[in-house]
Amino acid sequence: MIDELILPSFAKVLQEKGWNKLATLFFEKPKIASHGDIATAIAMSLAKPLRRSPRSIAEEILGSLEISKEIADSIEIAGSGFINIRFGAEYYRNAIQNMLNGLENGYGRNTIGTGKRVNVEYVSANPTGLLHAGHGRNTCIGDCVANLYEWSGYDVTREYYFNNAGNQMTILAKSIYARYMQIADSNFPMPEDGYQGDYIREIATVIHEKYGDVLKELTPETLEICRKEGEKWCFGAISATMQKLGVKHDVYFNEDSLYHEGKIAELLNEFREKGLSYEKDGAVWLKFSEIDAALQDRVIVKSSGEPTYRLPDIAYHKNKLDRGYDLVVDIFGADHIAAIPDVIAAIKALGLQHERIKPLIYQFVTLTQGGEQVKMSKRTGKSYTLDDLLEEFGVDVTRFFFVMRGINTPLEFDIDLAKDQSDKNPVYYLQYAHARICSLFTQAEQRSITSKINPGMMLTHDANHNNLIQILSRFPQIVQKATANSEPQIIADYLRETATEFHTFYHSCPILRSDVPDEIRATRLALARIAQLTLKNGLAILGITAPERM
RNA sequence: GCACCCGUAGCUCAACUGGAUAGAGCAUCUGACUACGGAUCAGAAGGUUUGGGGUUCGAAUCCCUACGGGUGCGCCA
Repeated sequence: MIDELILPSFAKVLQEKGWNKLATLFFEKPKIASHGDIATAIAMSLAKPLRRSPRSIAEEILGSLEISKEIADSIEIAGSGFINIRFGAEYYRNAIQNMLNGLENGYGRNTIGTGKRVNVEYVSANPTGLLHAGHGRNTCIGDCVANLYEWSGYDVTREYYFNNAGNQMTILAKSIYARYMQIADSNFPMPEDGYQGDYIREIATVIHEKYGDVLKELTPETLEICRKEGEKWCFGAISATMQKLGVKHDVYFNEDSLYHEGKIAELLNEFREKGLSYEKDGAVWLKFSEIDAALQDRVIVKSSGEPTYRLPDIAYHKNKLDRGYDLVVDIFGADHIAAIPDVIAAIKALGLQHERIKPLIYQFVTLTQGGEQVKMSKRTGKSYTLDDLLEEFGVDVTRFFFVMRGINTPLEFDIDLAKDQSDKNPVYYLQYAHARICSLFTQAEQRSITSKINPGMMLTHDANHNNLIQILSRFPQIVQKATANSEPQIIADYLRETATEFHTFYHSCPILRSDVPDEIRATRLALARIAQLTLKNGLAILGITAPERM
């Protein structure tokens, strides 16, 4: 963002010249400069529509600008038409003041989402097994995205779509039954495609302790008991894992309720009445190809009478829109990407606001150790579960590793690096900076250093502070940008830069030493306080603790 | 075969959505503690952005193409 002290002058010039529309375009995408403090390529953007050379436009803008020397130390044209601005002392004093004013309300918050409701659906794992590393990425991204919306002023609902119907649960029940029977007869066969994990045996043992041998007859009732016990056990395990991670959903939406409340039947009727569905081979098909030429017609009710997953998926998204959310966010792994266009097309055909649905697709997770990939599989069980990761590395490291890459980048979770408790581990770098600042204030208190953070005293401008001031004052915009892009990584990267700038500042700028003049000390303490809160708040968005000592 | 995601330093990743000399961390090398936490800091080196075309003032970014990798494409979810 072009700073608010400078923006009005720019806007005025551009308006006077009748370049408003182009000016708007420019202000939406300013540039942090490598030359000077901030730069703009607006003259280049204007060159084509105005059919003039960028340089002459830049000169014209510059000639009309009225910005005081104190705010902009220098404004220059460089290269083919970049305008470079170097901030002055007044700018920096003002920036510190603005940040101090913002500290009380939670520095970094913004209000772009005020009055809007957003539903973020994440985790949503079927209760057929334990959470694995892939779910870990889903969980951590979803939780951070929800946090980001909160920091941007939205009213956020965290939702878990609980799917305990369908084929997967039947396979689970059969797998449990087989393990139950194996307690007495080790040769009893497992079903094909059965779940292989050790937890199935545990569930079988639980059932055996509870019911003894009376379930040996394979009846629908027996399978139902296996299913219920399996669901209970698995969901208990999933809940425990989420609790360890500090993740708490507001709504568990049960797929069953769509059937019980007649939503599925209603939807089928609606499709039929609108001529969107037809029958063929005893099944009900939806005319996706008519809605969107790139899609194919798909079965929504099998010839057996059971719906395919598509139908409840559509009904569920319709339900979320009906609940009045301005934004409906789904966190999906890359393997679900094919299902999304269908849902959106169906929602569109129903005349609902499909543009409110925002799917976020994250790429897969691979675990590596010693440069080698570690295989993992829910089915085979012999693998890292999310619990394993939490136990081995702790919540902070695990959460950070899952959000430190762009969501569209396949994530390599380096077990050796996660395990490393030294300076190599990026989490500790951030936490150390925070702990160091806490220690600084403790020392100040112990030494009875009286300088308070008094804005009135901070009149001395010091070039050693500028980089830190600049990065700290960017935090609210960083939160906005991370929210707009749904990219927790932007926060993670920003915090690293912030920690670096603080450490640099800390090394070159003594604070508590007795020969530091009061007004300088007051300024530096203020900066340390702002840095402390910025780190703490940024870490909070990522769901990571900010320790006072390490 | 078709669709989607991708290919950037030795490794893992950025690049403000088309802007200046493509940036960080790790690894490598050189330095800094009788001062507030050395889990730190200062510096060096490392690149034909997979290859080849195109679009324009300007391309890692957009288009075409070749190659390489990942993921989908079911009356499974």
